Amino acid sequence: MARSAAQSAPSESIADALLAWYDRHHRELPWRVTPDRQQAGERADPYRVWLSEIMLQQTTVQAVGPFYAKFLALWPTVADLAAADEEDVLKAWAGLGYYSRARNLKRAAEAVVHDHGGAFPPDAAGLRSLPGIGDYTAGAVAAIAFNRAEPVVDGNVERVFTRLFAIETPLPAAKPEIRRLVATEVPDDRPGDFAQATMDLGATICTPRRPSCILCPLRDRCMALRDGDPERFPLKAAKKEKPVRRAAAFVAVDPAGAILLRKRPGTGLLAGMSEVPTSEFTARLDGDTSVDAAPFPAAWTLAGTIKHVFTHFELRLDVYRAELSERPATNIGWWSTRDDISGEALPTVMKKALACAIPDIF
DNA sequence: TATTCGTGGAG
DNA sequence: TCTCCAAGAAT
Repeated sequence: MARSAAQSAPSESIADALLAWYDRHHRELPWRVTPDRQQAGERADPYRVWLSEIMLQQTTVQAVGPFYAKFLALWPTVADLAAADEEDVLKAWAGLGYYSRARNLKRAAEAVVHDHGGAFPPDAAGLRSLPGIGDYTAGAVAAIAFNRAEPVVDGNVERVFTRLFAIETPLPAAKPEIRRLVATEVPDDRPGDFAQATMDLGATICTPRRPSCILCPLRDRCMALRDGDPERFPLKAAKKEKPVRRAAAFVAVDPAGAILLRKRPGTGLLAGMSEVPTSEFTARLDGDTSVDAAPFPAAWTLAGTIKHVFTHFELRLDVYRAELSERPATNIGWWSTRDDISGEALPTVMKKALACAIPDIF
């Protein structure tokens, strides 16, 4: 196998090398129209591209899979999603995390239908104005769904380019420099495939640990590899430690086995999601862990303590349970039956709390 | 610029 | 058990 061009100055562009690799080694993903299918005339559906990109924000392909399938089955078009109840969208999103994405998803769908005639804006600037779409997602949808030559920079691309150019500036300060470099390499021909190729390379070859440089189509021009330690990139600012927060959760069970739930506030942690009554456990405040924080007097017994790790703090939640002989006079929420409980908009931490109090509930 | 937003898998 | 971190956005 002959080396192409000189090792120090390959004549083939980065884009050409990446696209040739992508044609052979791309991943098969449910929302992706692969090069062969594009060749046959198939085009990416902006709704599906957008939906997948929102779900994939800070979320693994594996985790997104079943949620993407469920959303597409429930709401096949952006008009269907715009017409949906927000509560149903939150229920379908429950477990995927970063719940503001779900509410912005609904708002963006409404904007597309009511402000853009039912079609997604076909350029990055227009897309960027929709709720939940930032620089990355605007570029990704513009490039993949509308063939626009936009730079698309996610965590994979940051890793690939900081290694390729041995960028010593730590993240996030290096972002503008990375974006400039990527913009220089974006081809007018296949900008969507170029973006997906760079991300696939980062996900399968140029991995955070133990990258498979021997298989990399860019190995001859990677400055980090030339220097001998590609794994050193990207440099990152030191992260701060997670504080521990404590709170108490109260699982009230009525004679029929129904559970008292309530809806969380519309802003902040787990905004708009459902929960069992719980003392405060925001990032700023340690909650009351005693039975004094109960929503009403009852024979509360401590069922156990669960640990749950959020992005910026760890929560230790004391879970209390009470078997009630009759429903108390409270209007803080609603009573969810054993049949309904699985379909509620319960974040994972609340499902853990319920499972702690009632091991066979799910 | 720094912080606030979840969750689960890999090593 | 612990650390990292995954197709980031909003404030």
